[in-house]
Amino acid sequence: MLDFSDKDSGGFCKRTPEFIQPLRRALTGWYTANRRTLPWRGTRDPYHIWASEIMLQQTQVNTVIAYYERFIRAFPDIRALADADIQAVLKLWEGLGYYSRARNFHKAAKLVMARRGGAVPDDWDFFLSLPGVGDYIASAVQSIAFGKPEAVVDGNVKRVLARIFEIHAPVNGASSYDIFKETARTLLDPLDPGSFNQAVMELGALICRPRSPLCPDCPASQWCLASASGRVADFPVKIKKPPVPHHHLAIGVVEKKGKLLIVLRPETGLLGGLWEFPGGRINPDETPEAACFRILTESTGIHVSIRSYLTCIRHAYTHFKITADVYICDWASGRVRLNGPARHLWVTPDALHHYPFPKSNHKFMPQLMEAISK
DNA sequence: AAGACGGGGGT
DNA sequence: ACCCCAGTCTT
Repeated sequence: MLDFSDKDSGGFCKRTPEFIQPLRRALTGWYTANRRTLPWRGTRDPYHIWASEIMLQQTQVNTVIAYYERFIRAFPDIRALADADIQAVLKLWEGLGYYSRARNFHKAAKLVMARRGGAVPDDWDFFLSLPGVGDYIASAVQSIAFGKPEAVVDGNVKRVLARIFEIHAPVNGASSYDIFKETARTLLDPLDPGSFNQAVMELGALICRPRSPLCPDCPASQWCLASASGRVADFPVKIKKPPVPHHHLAIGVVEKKGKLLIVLRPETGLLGGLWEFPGGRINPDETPEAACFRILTESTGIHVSIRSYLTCIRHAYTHFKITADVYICDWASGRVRLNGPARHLWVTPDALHHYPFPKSNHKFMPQLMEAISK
């Protein structure tokens, strides 16, 4: 339980617990009147709520909506997801990012089928043990779907709490999670935990935004320490991360008798389970053309001749950026012997859309189709 | 405790 | 160009 006399517990010290009830009422009242209509609101299906929460990790609501609709249509219940091919699951996840979410959700569905006959667990320990279910997902699903008194802590909640209570702990510091969790637990409305959790997150998304928050419209402003002191812009406190490295890649689209060579990335790690055109880092003092030839030999065992330069694409990941030169090549000799990729396939250009590809590959796909058709 | 893990949207 | 997002897993 929170120590209300503790100076570091985030501002409760300056108040008595009496303010909590009116603050709760203000938040839930605001949520009832202002909440957005979203596809996963209004369903009571725990599996649908679970799916939405997974997609919403590190991903904004507007991005998720269309993916959610397609996913639920394809896999309306746990059994449908558990029975699906992982490639079908990844195809529906294509472009959403953080593909381990899809792989873990698929594994979790199989586990729930095997252990619970397809019923989403309403017991904390087993649900939390499932792949892809961490403290946030567990709290969100248990509170929203089952009414359990579990407080969620996500980016929105941390920002809202940091401002209301002037919490100095950095929101991206691993050691400060417990402070926000305890604060959220204390504030949580036990009468309707699911709605209260969503109220705080919705407030963070619509009013208590990262930049240019709408304090005059905020139902919590009269209890907000940062607003009172004019320091809303100083919260939340964040540790700055160093700039990310930039890599130069060469990618080779190899054609052989009208078919193109694609390779499957290993199941784990970056873009795991997605298909791509072979590529890799260009070494120092190496021309992109030489790198393209070398990379194809090393990773697929085949020899090629470079037919033409297609284009250059740039793409940013979370922890590095890439610039890639893309070449169209002709198979010259050799049988495919993979070193790195899990599988390979020769496919006709019109079949490419059946396979999940990373965004970086999609960036040159239209130009590729244009060039190949000539 | 720190780093890996995508991609889009806002400023 | 930089920041942020309904975080989790691995080391």
